[in-house]
Amino acid sequence: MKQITKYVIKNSLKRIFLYRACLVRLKRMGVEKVFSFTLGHETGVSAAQVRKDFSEFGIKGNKRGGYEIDELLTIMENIFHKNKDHNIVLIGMGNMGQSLSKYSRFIQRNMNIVATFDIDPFKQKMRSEIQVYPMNRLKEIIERFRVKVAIIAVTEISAQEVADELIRHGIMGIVNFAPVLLKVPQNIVVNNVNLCDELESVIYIVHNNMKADSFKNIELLYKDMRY
Amino acid sequence: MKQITKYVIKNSLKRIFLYRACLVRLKRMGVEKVFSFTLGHETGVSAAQVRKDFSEFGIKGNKRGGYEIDELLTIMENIFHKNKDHNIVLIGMGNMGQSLSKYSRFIQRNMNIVATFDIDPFKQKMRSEIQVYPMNRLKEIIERFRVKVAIIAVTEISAQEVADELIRHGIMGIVNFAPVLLKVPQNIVVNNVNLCDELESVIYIVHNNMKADSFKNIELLYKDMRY
DNA sequence: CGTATTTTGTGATTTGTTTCACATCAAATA
DNA sequence: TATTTGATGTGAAACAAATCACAAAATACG
Repeated sequence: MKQITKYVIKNSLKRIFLYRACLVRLKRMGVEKVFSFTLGHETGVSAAQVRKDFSEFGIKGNKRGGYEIDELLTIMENIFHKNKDHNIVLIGMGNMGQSLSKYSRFIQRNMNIVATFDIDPFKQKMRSEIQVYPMNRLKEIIERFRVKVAIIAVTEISAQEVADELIRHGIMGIVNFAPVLLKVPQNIVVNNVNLCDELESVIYIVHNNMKADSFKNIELLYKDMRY
Repeated sequence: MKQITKYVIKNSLKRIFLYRACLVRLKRMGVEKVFSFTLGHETGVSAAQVRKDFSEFGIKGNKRGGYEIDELLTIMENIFHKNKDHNIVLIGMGNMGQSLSKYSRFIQRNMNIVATFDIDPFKQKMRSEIQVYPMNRLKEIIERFRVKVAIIAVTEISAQEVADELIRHGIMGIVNFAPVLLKVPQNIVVNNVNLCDELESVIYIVHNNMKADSFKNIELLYKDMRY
């Protein structure tokens, strides 16, 4: 059954990413051990939360000794299957697609965009580090590189169609930059990234803070008047 | 006090964005009224959740009659201050920055990138729809356009420094694409967008689902053996 | 070697979020 | 106009996530 599946990415998983980034930084600085307190402090998380998260992912430390950074990173690599490479395809070589295809951090983290696709033959001729293929070669490439995850960066209108085709050819996970909720079978993972919403929510909070601030002032004033 | 502030963007707010996008679509299709059930169904949310969210944002419908789409959209515009334009600055005209500067959806939603900045004089000469300024003109531009929100798309190394400067000149909210946790005063809103993490979390879930699936098969097998 | 100290790991508790269930109201109908 | 119908709005209940608090373990130190 096709439907809007909600693979909510758990906060604990997001925090694990935070921890990892922080650990990498600490390691570069020459630090070898951390306590839950330190790691929490650096990532804006309570020490207990760090330990609970670790416990959820089956990570054990040393009583009194804290956690060995190298050891932690190795465990995390295993959790995230960083020992193997991950082949990705990217559909849509418009503005955002092109930028994503050049995004070097993906490679640094063993995620390789092995091929990009576009319906526009002009974009296919474009000189780009990664080959741009026409859509009819999707199946072939996905199979050849055993691709399981795709990035959709096409327009709102064609996103659903592209998703359907990807899934037909064996894609199991999608990062979707198009502002539509994709209808997919239950077992397919979809992560929607909506840049407008990200920006807009900041604007919203900033505005409301400013309003809240003015209320705060009124309250303060009131207190001053009473005492 | 500077610290890692956690302005967690509430799920209810994210859902309001979902509802709005859906309402816009329904409106385009000629629909005039929705029930919480319909809207929920289209966005993958329960009807009760829709009503609770609306209640949180002070949105009232008509008993029995559901919600007038036009009315809803007007209320949401007010909530998100869509009556006014919002001026944004963008720092860092590398790969991601350039792409964001051309991202047309921002404009469609009344969010205008009024100026972009880069340290690199070469990028400043680059032909681009939006003027690229050197960093020393930040203060001037922020003040002239009364900018309150900024996008950071610089490297990991300079992100904190840039954030400090932005805040010094009156920026109250930041969407941060650099993979660092910015340390900012309490009242500053930061929304981190980490594209690697978005992709990586999908890979993680896909992998674990596949593992879970194989377990499921074992379970099924077991059942078959028993009955 | 025993005691003090410090940090983990995890039940118990609190806090927050989602769902349930139903009173309430507005429209439709007779 | 009275009655039925059907959707909202919201306390109460169930569920989920985060914090607290402390036993257990490992190290340091006398």
